[in-house]
Amino acid sequence: METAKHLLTPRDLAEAIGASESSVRRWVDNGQIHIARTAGGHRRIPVGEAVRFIRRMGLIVVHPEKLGLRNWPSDRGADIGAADMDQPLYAALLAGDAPLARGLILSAFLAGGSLGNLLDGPVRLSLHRLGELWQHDSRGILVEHRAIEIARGILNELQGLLPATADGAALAVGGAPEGDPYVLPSQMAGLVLQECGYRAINFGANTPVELVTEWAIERRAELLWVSLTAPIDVEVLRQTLGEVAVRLDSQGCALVVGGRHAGEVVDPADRGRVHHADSMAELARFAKSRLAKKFSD
Amino acid sequence: METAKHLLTPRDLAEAIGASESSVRRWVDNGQIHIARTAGGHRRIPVGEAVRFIRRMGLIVVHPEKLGLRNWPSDRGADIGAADMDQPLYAALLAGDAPLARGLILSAFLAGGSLGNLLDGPVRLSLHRLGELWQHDSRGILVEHRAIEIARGILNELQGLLPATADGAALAVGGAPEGDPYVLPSQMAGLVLQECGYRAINFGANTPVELVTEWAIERRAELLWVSLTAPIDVEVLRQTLGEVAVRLDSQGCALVVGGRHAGEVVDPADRGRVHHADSMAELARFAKSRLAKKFSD
DNA sequence: GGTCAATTCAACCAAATCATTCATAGCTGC
DNA sequence: GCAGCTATGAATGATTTGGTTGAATTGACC
Repeated sequence: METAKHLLTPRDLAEAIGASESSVRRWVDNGQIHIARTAGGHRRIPVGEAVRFIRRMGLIVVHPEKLGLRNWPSDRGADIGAADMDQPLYAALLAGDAPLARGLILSAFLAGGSLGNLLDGPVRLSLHRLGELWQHDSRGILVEHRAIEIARGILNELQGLLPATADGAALAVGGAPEGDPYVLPSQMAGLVLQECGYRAINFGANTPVELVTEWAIERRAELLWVSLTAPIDVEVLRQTLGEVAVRLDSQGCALVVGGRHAGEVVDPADRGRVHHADSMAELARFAKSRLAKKFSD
Repeated sequence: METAKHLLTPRDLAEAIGASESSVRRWVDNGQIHIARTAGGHRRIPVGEAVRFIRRMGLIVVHPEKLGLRNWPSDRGADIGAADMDQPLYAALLAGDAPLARGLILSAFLAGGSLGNLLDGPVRLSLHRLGELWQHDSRGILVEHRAIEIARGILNELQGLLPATADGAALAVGGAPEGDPYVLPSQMAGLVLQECGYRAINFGANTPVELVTEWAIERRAELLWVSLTAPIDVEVLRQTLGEVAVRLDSQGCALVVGGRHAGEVVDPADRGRVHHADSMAELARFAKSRLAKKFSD
């Protein structure tokens, strides 16, 4: 686990903005970037100074994660705290203002909070509120659909900002079960798992769990997620999950169920084989611990 | 492995299109290409901007690899025309090779053909073939789902590469009707209409036509598309379309129905009010003629 | 506290890019 | 044809960039 960094090395900044270490060093020595030094004379760049420099020069951040801004306690410095963002994001999605919503989410991603917190917080809250609009006005359905399309695009863009997964990375597969048409939660799960270092394959909505299970076993996947949002037949799914959990467990593949109705479909008898994640942050935690365990073996 | 370049130097772009560095510099300084700068003042060109410029100017890309878009072995001829592309694209989507599929589609887009031909040709053919896999093997469903997710991401990227729509652009709204879960065709339609100069709002799959109609009339939309892929109740939809067509027609909003089952749901009695597009190219043709007529008024 | 691999240091150099100028080629209107 | 205009490509010396060198520092581990 990478600890939150308040100070960047010249290399960190160089990689983040797609420049060379030499250039960053020169800019520092020119006085364009104000830095601190270690006792031995190594340059250390405060994140705030890095952000200021990037903004002043209008530079493009190619690898945001190198700035180490994520996993921050969203206290200060960050332009937009995730905590204050749900209202503006909700408004943007409500109005169908895609560029604004994109700016809000990408800023938050660049400026701070972990991906899990971002998705669990403003994004989830906004979409949840939008999802209830149709109860008051049938046209709320349209607003919700439009918001989902916008969010899908932004999540897709976020994926491009994540570091590329290594070739030998662990495989994670998943989707929403048959009868569940919601695409976003599963896409989010894939995103989070990719951030954790998995090679994630998202099969999207309405995908039979048994098929994904077969696929996971064949391809030696190490994690299978099931994203459950629609109120589908609980009894059937519970039994299905119990059955596939046994097969997956014997192959060393973890089964994680998440989503609005996840709690109802996990049979207490299957605890230990069927894991349950209430949020994206929890999914990330589980996934990371699973990877760590694999490494220690 | 070289990481994908997000920023090009003037020389990169110059070599890619077979021009001189001087020209690229001049185009940048003229404002024809929008760029970023390094701290020292060197020009850095985002790939998206390069793609937009190349298409806008109708330039020929001599060395696509300089743009970092060709990550597949270029054993075949330098130019893969849209006509020869369906086989490689099908193979890429079948294998779940997202970067390869992306490279193929973006290269074809870069080559300058109309978006309609690209979508009607290789993309549609590949997805159609993939959609029939499940008849031989139930796991074909997974392959299809995965391919759809990949294609969605690429289409999303394509949208970002289209020139921004003008502020006062005509509005077009649409989606797939209630009961039709297919998201891609509607997304493609939105993309094509945006290319034609419309401000397109895609409500996605499973969206009641009556609601979209109300929305279109309220917002003074000039075009409403209905993308019909799933074999849903023809009788009901035909009647619905007939009814909304009258209302839309009185407001000067065109109604276009497209997709696999479009022919069946257009009542001959409604001809003239319910337009029918067999392909994306045809949709583009209709949309453009509609815009032209508006201008001549 | 000590060891050791990885990182960063300062200094240097080759290559690339900068802004500017100038020459050439193509086109238009007379 | 020819003068005028524009676009392009090729030079110029100055500046910026990115890579390399051996030495020093750092951070993690024992």
